[in-house]
Amino acid sequence: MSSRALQDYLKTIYKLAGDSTSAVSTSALAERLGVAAPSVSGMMKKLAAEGLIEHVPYQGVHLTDKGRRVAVETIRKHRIVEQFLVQVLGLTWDEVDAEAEILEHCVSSRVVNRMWEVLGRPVSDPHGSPIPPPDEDLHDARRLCSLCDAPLHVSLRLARLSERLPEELRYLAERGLVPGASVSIEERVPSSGALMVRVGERLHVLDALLAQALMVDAIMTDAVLGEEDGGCT
Amino acid sequence: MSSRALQDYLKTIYKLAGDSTSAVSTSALAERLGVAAPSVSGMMKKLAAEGLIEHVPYQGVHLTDKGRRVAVETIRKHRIVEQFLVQVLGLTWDEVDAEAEILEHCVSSRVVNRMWEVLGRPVSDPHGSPIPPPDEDLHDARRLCSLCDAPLHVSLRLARLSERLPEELRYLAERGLVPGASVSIEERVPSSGALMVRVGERLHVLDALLAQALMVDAIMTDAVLGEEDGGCT
DNA sequence: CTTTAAATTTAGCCGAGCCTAAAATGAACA
DNA sequence: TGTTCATTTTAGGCTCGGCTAAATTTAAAG
Repeated sequence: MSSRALQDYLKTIYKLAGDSTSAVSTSALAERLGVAAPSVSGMMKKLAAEGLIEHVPYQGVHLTDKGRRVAVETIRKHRIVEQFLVQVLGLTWDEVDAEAEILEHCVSSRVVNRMWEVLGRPVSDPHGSPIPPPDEDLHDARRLCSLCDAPLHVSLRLARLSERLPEELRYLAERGLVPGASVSIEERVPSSGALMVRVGERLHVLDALLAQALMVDAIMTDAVLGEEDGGCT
Repeated sequence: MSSRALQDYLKTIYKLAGDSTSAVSTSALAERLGVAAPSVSGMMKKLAAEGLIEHVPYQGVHLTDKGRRVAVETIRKHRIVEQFLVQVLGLTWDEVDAEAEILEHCVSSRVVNRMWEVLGRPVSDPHGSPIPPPDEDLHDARRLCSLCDAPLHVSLRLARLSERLPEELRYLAERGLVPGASVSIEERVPSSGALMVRVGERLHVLDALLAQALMVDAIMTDAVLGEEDGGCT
């Protein structure tokens, strides 16, 4: 019924679509999943036949409600497993994603919900991504904006980190750049978008690509945002 | 490399061989794994090619040291996961086997060893089966004997339970028949081998098949064992 | 020693999920 | 408008791990 591959496809469609209504392209899926484009075409036919997506040939796919439920449940499992591996088993922040990528497909709803209870019903995972209660959707209630779009010289609260390689996460964690941390941008290189940021007493450099992964609360940036021109390439 | 199917085959060969040196037959494997005999034949060829078993056509298979290591590691993961699900996540004793059957193939060594540490390095799982330290073998140091071979009117300590269906485990647990419990046999029906056993104040009936799954410490039964004629069919 | 029954293996097939190469489609541009 | 080029789909093939049906081997019984 709901195989590993199927869950991975739905999860990836969900993530690529974001909250937008735009269709997800075959090639984008192929790249994210690390498979060839024809493999995606084939799977699309299957997912459409099972009523999990709507597929307009040559135009891309949308999740149906049924498909979205599977995607959300899979992502929820991933996040709870990550939080559990960190909090209960003491694995490090940067190594749990690979484990969770596998376990999300094996852990039953019963087990994952027990994990969530044992953790005290956390609302976010180690990267700051939201964990909803069972059967609710995943949308982040917070208004977030990427660090590379944030204004200079303002104290910002780091809310969550988009998916990154373990090395990058370790780099960030070693410099105190974890969810909840306070940072401010000291300088922005106009062409590349590289940033110098302050975390406590220390200053660190982030290139634009890494900065894009750091999401901060948008609330206190609103006032200044009109004056900035975006910054990211 | 080490797929789900491969691990299941090796694990099952290990269990069917027991500590004996006897070969495991294709049909026995097919039955335990719930697949057709030709599927087993095919997989045997593959396992032999990978040096995990020795296969003498028409005569059955033996594990090699390499195959035994995979089997033992898989079984160890199963038992640690079971204990973890019971102790940490509060699942019930009878429902964890099915979960562990899946998770044993997904959980990394790193994760399972962290579970074992968090549990305080337990030496046995919820059914009383031994859990060795990492990379050691599984052999039960205790001398055990089945309840259906044990003498009458002697206090016996229940050491472990062989694998059973959840309903049977629930039946036993409800009557206090869990690892560590003290029992004595009040009566044995000669033909069928059915038993009446005392657990604390209560008396319960066990048929021979169920009694065979209950393993007790053999120490105190030795003296009397010569006088009995075995009992089990 | 032969016949028969049971166990095992071979042969050939299927679905899942991937691949490459080739054809079809759509979009952008001359 | 027509051409080109990137994207997508179709066609055909591969491995894994199952299956059934038929052949083979072993073992047991006459």
